Amino acid sequence: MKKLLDLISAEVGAAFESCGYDANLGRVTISNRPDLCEFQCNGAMAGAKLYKKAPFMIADAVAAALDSNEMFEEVSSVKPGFINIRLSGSYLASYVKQMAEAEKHGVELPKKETIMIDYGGPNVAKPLHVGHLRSAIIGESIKRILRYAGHEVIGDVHLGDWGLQMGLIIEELKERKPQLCYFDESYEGEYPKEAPFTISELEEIYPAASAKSKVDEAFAAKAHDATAKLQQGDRGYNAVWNHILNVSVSDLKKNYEKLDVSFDLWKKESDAQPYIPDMVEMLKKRGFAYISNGALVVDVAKEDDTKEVPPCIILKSDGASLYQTTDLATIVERQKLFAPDRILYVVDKRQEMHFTQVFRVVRKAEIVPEEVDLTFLGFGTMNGKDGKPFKTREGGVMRLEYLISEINQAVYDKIMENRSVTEEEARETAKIVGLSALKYGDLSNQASKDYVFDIDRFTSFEGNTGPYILYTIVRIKSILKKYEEQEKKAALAFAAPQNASEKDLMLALTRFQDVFGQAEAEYAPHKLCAYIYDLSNAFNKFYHETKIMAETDLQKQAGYVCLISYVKDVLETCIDMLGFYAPDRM
RNA sequence: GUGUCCAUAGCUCAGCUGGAUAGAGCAACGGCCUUCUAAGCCGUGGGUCGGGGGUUCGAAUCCCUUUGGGCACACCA
Repeated sequence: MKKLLDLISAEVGAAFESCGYDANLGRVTISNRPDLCEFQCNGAMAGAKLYKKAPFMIADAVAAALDSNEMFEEVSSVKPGFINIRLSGSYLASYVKQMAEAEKHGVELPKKETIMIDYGGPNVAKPLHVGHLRSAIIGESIKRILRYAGHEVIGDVHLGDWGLQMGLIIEELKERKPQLCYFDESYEGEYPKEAPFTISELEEIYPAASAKSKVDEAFAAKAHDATAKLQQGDRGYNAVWNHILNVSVSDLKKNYEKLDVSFDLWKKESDAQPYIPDMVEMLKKRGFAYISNGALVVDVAKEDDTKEVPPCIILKSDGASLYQTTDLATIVERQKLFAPDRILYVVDKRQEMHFTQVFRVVRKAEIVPEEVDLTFLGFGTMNGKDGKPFKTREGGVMRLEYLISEINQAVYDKIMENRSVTEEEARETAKIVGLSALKYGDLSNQASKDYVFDIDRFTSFEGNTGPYILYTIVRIKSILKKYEEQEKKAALAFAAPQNASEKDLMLALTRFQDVFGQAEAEYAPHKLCAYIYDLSNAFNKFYHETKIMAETDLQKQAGYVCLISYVKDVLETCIDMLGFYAPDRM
């Protein structure tokens, strides 16, 4: 169905036209002076120059032409040339009713596309820490938003399992446990099924190896060799790599589950390996790739670049592939398996240069058809209160598990101090509310900006937070439950609003389609957050002024119930797109 | 150094296809629970929108410049 703003604009535009002006001047926006009006049109001022007339004369004429229009309660022209509009209550009620009856609250669905989301995956063998939070949370939300818009969305975690980090781990393991059969080149038997390490050992090995490689050149060289050997298919190394993968993945799945984040594909860099030789051959054959300083590279600089874009390295001097190689080969694979219309990378913004290079190679070598959209959606860093990258109090990276349990505990304490519920229920509710605090705290910020992650603030639950939104929904649920207990039923009985707060609430509802459209087009979950915060505020104000259960006029009461029930629907639709949900009580 | 992003209330952030008095939350202060969950509602105070130019009837928003930050700049991911 058409957006309310478009419907109003059409009426106002027609009025402009009937007065002899361009209909496009009739574009209406939401008022930025809610004390004066609900909608405004500034077209008279834009038209003043065009028609060499005083703006207020144009505004007066247009307002007069709209005077008897039933859509509006009031249209007035003000000072320099603003046209101020108030919508008729009954028109508003009928519009909201249509929304409620429509599929997906009346959003107009775009053409269906197949869209792949790449979460720029975590590296296996590194603990899942707060740095991985944003990709998961933002990516999950965008996935849900795009699905709501009717697209086929395929999310790929895309684990990092093929680069130097694997060589580092293998080499470190070899130094620690040289007796293992994986390192015995003459070994020909079956390798054990049990991994020779646990997840916690693994998580300790990588940082140690990484640190060592920075001071110990011989060790670093060996790690590079191990990486190349692994990629060339060394049997023992591949067996170790398999163990690392298995141990890591089961741990990752557990963690992502806690976040209510899921992936359709658990692909990894190594899955692109089979596509690498042919791709490299093609790049060479067609003359794009050449040897420079021992490495195989593709030039990707353009004449109109404002800065130097270095050549994209395809193969290192030792023949090993790297991040660029696997990302390119992954695109080859995706094109073959899924032929997506878009590939969206939800990755740390510091990787922008990498993706610029990769995308240029893709375009140059026409790895995907021209129409396929490749978008880099870089997100900012999660900082601590000091404005520096988030660390634990001791200065280390904070494990995701620890962060989640800290938040849940804070929520739990809050529930226990305020309410008399069983411990068990409080624990359950704390998980749900904690998740909303965590996700909303992240998503309510623009993805591209750095943001300050402050546990104390997120768990204080006042103001613009996830728990506030949930609390609003819980309040509505509570009323609806009471209403049902009285065995009453409210049909879609939207009535014209009786007072200002009720009208504001209905007006807030009508913004949904527009907000959703923006969030979808711009990959901007934070717009959804801002919207549900406004909607919740509008509801809470209405709630405070209107005692619904005490209303004796049953028809009126049914109208209220119908309205708040729909507010709940819209709020729940939105939080679902943000990746969390509301409990029944809190 | 080159490029790029950012700078809005004490703090954390919205607002940016130019519009009427720049908005929230937190923090501070003051009201509102015998009535649907006070994790709420209402109110008060708090801003040269980093500085300086320009375009415009009109600039936080567009352009230029300057200062201060973040980040990235070929064999890491």
